[in-house]
Amino acid sequence: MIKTTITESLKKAIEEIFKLSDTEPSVVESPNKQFGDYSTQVAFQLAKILKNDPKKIASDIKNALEGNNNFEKIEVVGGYINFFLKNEFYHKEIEKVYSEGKEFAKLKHLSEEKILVEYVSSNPTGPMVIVNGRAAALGDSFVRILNMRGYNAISEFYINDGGNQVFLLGISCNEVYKKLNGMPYEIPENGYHGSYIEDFVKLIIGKTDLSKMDDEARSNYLGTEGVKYFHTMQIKSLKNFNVKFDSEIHERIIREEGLTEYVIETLRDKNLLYEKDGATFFKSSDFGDDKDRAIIKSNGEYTYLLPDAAYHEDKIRRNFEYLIDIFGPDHHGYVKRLRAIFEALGHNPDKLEILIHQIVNLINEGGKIKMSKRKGTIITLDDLLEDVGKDAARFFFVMRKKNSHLDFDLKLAKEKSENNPVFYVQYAHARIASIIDFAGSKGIRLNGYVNFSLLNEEKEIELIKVILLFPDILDDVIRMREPAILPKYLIDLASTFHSFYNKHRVITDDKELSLARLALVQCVKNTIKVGLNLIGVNAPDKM
RNA sequence: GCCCCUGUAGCUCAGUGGAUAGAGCACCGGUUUCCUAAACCGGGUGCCGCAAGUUCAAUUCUUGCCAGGGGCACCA
Repeated sequence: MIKTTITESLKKAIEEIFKLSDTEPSVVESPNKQFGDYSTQVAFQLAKILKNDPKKIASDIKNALEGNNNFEKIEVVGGYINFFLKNEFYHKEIEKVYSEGKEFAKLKHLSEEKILVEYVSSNPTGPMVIVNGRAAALGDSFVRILNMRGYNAISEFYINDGGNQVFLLGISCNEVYKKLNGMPYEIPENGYHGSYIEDFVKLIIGKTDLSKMDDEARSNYLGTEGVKYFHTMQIKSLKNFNVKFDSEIHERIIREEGLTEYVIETLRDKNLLYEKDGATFFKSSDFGDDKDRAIIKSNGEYTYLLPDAAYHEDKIRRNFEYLIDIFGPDHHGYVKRLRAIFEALGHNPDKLEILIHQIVNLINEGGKIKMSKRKGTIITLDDLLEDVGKDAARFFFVMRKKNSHLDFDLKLAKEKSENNPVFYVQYAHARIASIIDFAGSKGIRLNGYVNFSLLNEEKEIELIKVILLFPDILDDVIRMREPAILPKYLIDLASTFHSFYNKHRVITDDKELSLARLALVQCVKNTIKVGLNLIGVNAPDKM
């Protein structure tokens, strides 16, 4: 919010002096205190356009801004312009933050554009695994932050319950059924081998008599029931992970509504399909894909792409104007063909954004834990939650940028120590709660006028600055599509608070000062709480 | 072979065109008659993987190479 204020002043000054209306001066926090609070190197950019010395340009801008009473002083060093803000400016700003409470970073109706964010969408053929947790944490946090900043975003889970996977699940379950009944059995190579299959079949056997069904009927039954069972299990895991979806869509329904046929007909009308070796291919290479892709196999079944195209068609028909898909790294090769078919259906490909996050390695005692879903050696999201807890898991999953390979250190996540950033941030919150309690016991309560102009200590001004950054941080998350920026900020905020706390007492004999400091830490507390909640982490009052 | 991601301090990572490249951990030392010591304060570290190019300015952008990880289906 401060940067915007300075940027606006700069733009006005530049327009007045140089008659340039389309410059976007970038304002940054000064790397060093000697360079003030904020700086801009706009003079370097203008030097080129104006063919003039950056130092001259910088001092012209400085002169034009001298009348602005937010600034204590403005310095020109080299071509840089450094802004030193008055404490009164910070006092005014923190007063606004304080009066708005937990809503201070909330924007209403910035954009009416309807955004749909799809993530996880794992096959309902087994439990949630670790990498799903990363997608879930990223997606859920991102949607919360979008809505916090005035965007109109909805989260959605797509259930692949219409295709070959269900069939394979049924066959696999049926073979396991035979195994449990002492009959000869053979689970197909590409089927499901995890021990969770056996758990499910045992459960069904306890409820339903499967013995009178033939293999086909039993497979179908187990496939259908299995999908329901595993989907319910997945949603429950996600709920324990503090992830909830605004909407769930079934592939089965998309197919029943005839949208797959619509896709085929539309592409055929546009002459974008052809037959080869008995299969039907979509000319995705016309839209930038490396090669054409099959959408109907030679046995008549659809490949994954076709119903998924239908699903994206459905999103548009439900009047979503901007689509974001969050995929795991194993789907990156799929991006081009999905965008291709989306465009072929007549939609603007710029309205479909696909974010890819990278893998998760579980690290324990310094070593990687290897997993394979096919072989059934998996660690589930439930296992992880039971081991390290929801808060640590949520924090760790968004702590790294989505493009980095996340090494999830199980030992660290469980540590209740300074090494563990989740505890560090939560501790700041609990500490403030405790201060507020203590103040109450001394009869000091926030319920009226607060004189913020008493806050002039270096640590106090620092803390105000960091609080004021919060809305900018949320906007950075959105602009960069990078939730990781938020946990990093919260660590900074907690650190700045702890530093302040150790230097200054909040509650002293000076009642007016105590109230001002109490209001300040109340703002910190609100910011931490709101920030943690945006990444699905609790902010306890006691630890 | 092709595609994607990554390479920054001993370790884990910030830093997506600007000033002297930053945190945390680890290591050493200090701080509690006082609101939570799960905290704070001080101490030093870098061929920013390598090499060219673009730029007034490159850790940041481009290209090539090297190293690690992941993916290349009529699976999803």
